[in-house]
Amino acid sequence: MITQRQIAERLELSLATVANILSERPGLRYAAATRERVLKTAAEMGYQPNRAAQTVRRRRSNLIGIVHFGAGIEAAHKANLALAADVCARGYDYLAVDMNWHGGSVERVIDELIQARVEGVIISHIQEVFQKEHVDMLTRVGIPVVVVNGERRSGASIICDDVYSAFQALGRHLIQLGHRRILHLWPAVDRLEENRSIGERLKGFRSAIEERGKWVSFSEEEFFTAWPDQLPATGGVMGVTVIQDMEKYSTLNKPVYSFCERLFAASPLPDAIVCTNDVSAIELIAAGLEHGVRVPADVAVTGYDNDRIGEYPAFGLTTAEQDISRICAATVAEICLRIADPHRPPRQQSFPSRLILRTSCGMALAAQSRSKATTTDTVRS
Amino acid sequence: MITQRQIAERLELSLATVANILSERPGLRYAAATRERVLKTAAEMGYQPNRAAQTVRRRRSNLIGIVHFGAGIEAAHKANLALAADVCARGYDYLAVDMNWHGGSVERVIDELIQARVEGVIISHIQEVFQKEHVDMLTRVGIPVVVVNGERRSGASIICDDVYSAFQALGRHLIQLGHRRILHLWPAVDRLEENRSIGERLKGFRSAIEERGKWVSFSEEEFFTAWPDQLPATGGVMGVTVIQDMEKYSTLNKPVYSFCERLFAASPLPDAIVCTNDVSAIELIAAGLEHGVRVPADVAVTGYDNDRIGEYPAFGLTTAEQDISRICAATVAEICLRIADPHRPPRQQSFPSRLILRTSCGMALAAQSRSKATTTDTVRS
DNA sequence: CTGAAAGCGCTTACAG
DNA sequence: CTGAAAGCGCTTACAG
Repeated sequence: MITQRQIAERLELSLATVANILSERPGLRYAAATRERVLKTAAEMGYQPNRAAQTVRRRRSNLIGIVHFGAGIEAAHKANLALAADVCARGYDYLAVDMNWHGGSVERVIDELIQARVEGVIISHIQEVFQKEHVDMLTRVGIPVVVVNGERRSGASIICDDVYSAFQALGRHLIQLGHRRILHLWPAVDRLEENRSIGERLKGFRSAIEERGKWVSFSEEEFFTAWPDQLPATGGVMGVTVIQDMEKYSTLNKPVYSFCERLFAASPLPDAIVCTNDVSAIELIAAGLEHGVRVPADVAVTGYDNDRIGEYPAFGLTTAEQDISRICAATVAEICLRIADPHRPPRQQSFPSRLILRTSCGMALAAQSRSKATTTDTVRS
Repeated sequence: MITQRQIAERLELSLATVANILSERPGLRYAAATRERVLKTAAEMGYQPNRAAQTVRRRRSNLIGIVHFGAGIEAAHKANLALAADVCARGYDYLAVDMNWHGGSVERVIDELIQARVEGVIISHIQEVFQKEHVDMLTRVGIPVVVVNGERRSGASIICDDVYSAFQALGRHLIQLGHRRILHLWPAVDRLEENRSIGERLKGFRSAIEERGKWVSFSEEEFFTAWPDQLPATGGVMGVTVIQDMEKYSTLNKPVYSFCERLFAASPLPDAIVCTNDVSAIELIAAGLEHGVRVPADVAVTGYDNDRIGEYPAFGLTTAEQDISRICAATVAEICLRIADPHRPPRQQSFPSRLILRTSCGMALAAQSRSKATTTDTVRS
């Protein structure tokens, strides 16, 4: 590997001259000829700066850490790309750390980030596992933390999608289309009270329901005991959140798929099912295809995230799309501000998502009778 | 940030003592008490080594670069996780670089890797874009390159799945089940002759067909002109590779989906369609759902990769699964050997994939008449 | 068993 | 306009 010293020796210049010219700091007055020679020779010799040496000497790495969870969810993947681009646009480099690649150990990841001397950390789309204590480990050594689409943590800024309003809008839309018995599948997680993105989904759904009817929640077992006869009587809208115990499901046992296998064997079906995201909604649709339950003819479905697979007309998934570019721009702006001013307090910001109405919600229902029996044959996806 | 010097001052020891104890090199004889004090104080003060300083002083980064393309394909994602784990198991750290995150610029990625002074580079699941010249840029500065599931490049080792045998086996299986007119959808890429993973798919399919019948290839336009009447006459097996011009399709215009929209409007349908991978096969199935073409009742389908979505009984995708753990272990072993011995020549190695037979290939057909008309009603997915 | 010293590749304030 | 020198945080051969 070529060093600045080697360039200096070759050109019989001092190391400082080479270093100054290569670093292109403004305000330096070197002879144009000297500049040319140095730049030309550096390129010829294939000089590449040694990042580690720069970091040691400058006492800053110019690195922003991006902690993410791989690309299981398309929207998260897109967001990560946008974050990386925005970080670079501001003159930083990034160190991307995939939690999966580290066996999911947060402590391990934090040590990596500190050892790399990152100047700030963006926590992208990570829920429970990233706790306040982890934020503290970073802030204690002067590394500010911004969470994007994750959980509120004291000491960390949070920038996120307004998932409450999105689920409220999805709920309202289903009601408006004439659906009356609406299920909401909800993945239970440990500390429910502090879980923003999952909690807000529930609150948004519930608020839409309670504008027009009654809302209850059940565990999976309770639900199958109560459904459909033991439900509280209501002439109008009835919303049921079914809390799925995620401890029961490994990732291989697709929880929504498993639930639907059981639900689709029972009768009657609910009018509509609100899923946590598009991946879950596709699980439901796959279960429906298998068991002859048609979406939306037999049951309407909504997702969240606007995954590509939902675009196929065969699925036609009604969903909502985050404003990824604004969210990511705000996130990177925030981490830069907090790097620049270590005493700047963390802030919160959220951005509305955009509804994407396709056929899975049973769009055509609106114009028709609200009685399921009479619409089944005419509504098609 | 805490430095070794600060620990030394706090304990009134020399910097060398602290450094030696923290580095835990074998063969050093320090008083147990001194060791304890140093370790305890380091932990208390929250000492974390400065990686950059270590890299500068040791003149090696202990880093292996992993260049990948995000996680669009599940199998590639799994492989990347396995690579990372294997790299760590051998005492290296890794620097993961997602080509997407760098806007797809190979040169930019290579500069990053060199500036980080990685000791070796693994190119994971990247096809055309990574060329011989890129391998040369790395080897010229002493960084060995191992390609995993990508293309053969002079100067780079290659470890890959035996995709030839897999497609041969898929083809044979379809023939054995009684399918006679078999389509193979093939994404055309620039330098066909040097593209291993796509080229071997074609060769494997073709060899299976030619064992029992006749093989031809068409562009998409030629195909729709010729299908079905202009095909060469053959009493038995007829294999057609349809070369899709990928320049025509952005990622948004799903190429297999678009092709199927057109194909499913024509008639008759082929007996079976061999897709490049599971993602393509799902595109086909989605088009089928939309246009009332049933898999496998109306047309059989195979994929490749064993994506999770193919597991749903509604899709029941027949596919093949790479031996990811062996491939990745061999890849990491190879890069370590080449780092240890810079003169070691690059080598090639491939591992067989495992067929996964589900329903989409029309399994039940084998026991029945080979006439499509009579089997349609009894075969179900 | 412990410490003084050199040096990795770079940056930067300062002298000439 | 150019160069000599100090020093970032660490490692390591060597002296005591």
